[in-house]
Amino acid sequence: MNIATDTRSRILAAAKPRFHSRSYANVGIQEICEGAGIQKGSFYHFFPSKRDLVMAVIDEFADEWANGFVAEAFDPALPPMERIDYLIDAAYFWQKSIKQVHGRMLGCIFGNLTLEVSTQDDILRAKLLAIFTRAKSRFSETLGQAVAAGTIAPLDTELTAEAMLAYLEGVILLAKAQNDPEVLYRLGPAIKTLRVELKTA
Amino acid sequence: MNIATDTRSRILAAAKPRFHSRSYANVGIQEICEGAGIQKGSFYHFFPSKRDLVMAVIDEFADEWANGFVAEAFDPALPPMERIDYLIDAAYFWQKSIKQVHGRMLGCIFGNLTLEVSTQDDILRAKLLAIFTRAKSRFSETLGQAVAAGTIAPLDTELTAEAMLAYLEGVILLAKAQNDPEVLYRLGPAIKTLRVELKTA
DNA sequence: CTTGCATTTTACCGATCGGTCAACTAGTAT
DNA sequence: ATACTAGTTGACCGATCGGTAAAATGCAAG
Repeated sequence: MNIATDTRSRILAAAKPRFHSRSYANVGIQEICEGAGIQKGSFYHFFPSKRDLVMAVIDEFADEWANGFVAEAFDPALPPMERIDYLIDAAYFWQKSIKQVHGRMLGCIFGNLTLEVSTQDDILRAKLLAIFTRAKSRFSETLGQAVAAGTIAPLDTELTAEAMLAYLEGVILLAKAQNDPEVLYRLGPAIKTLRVELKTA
Repeated sequence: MNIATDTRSRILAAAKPRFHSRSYANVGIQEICEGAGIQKGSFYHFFPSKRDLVMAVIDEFADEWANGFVAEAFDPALPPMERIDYLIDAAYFWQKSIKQVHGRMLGCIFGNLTLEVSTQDDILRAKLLAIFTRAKSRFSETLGQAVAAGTIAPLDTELTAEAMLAYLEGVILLAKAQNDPEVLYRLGPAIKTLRVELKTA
């Protein structure tokens, strides 16, 4: 069981940075096996297909985020709107450190995969959408508390949350186009100016 | 000359929808040749490499946009901020019509390609960045005129323009994740709430 | 009629793609 | 000791990848 778990996690460890830094189609099973130091047949013992592998990779990234600085950012002890500042900061420093190590801005793997595969694979698309939906609810929860605290004027928390998530993904996209995490630093803070007003039903 | 031009444009006509609806890596030269009704050797007579093809495809899409509804949206006769409304509307209706025909939201080919290839090919990245830079200047020009007309309070037109472009790309990304152009309709108008204030130097 | 050039076809290159299969190893439970 | 099973290996599948080279075609100018 331990050995099995070890091989499986070595596969994931080899796959994660490759999918993040290149693309789904550009990373082959064979290369991943070489990176993990195993044979291809062994790979297919743990993952029925390449798609299943990338789903596991998505889960690992999502867990890392959720338990890492996203958990720190959305700390209930912080004033609501400061959590958003914190999140932007964290994204900036993360991308910056990746660039320092790797030489390139890799961006958000969820966004990367979404634009690459979501027209070709509805199962992957659904998986990625679930990630975004969870992220959106973190934002909307925070916005709700900010409104309740009187920090910001009432607004449509659901739609504003979605708008903020979209903005964050868009900023990361433009930063990747420039291979420059400073774009995040310059544009990130404007996320708090986004507002979708309540429907005046 | 005519025949040559015809073959070349048939190649482009076959390549464009394929790159738009799938991805760079997922579309092969052979398939494009079949779509264009030619042999592979003929393809390489007109394009030295796959990268050169996709650069030509990018140019064609950029021209289409620039001469199509982007030109209409940024009509100097319109009040500045209405041009932005118009652009969002146009993007929405475009994606919606694509979905009706194709069954899927394809999103923005520039954004799609950026996230797929920009870590792997600096030449393509530079090409895509140039597209975004041009788009940004359309926004900043518009914002400058809106400020001059007193429609909006003074702000950092360059950074706000970049933020708006990022937001547009991000909204399209989320819409693609949901395979639903209505996301554009719901979130698009909030683009005008984005502001980056002037540095109080 | 011929030379020359652009275009096109056909066949081919080595490499890689995702995935399968049968044989083999090793540890565990009976 | 034996049977079972999880894990692993290495060889293999047909298909496709981007790209090349040489021969054939067609056309136009001299």
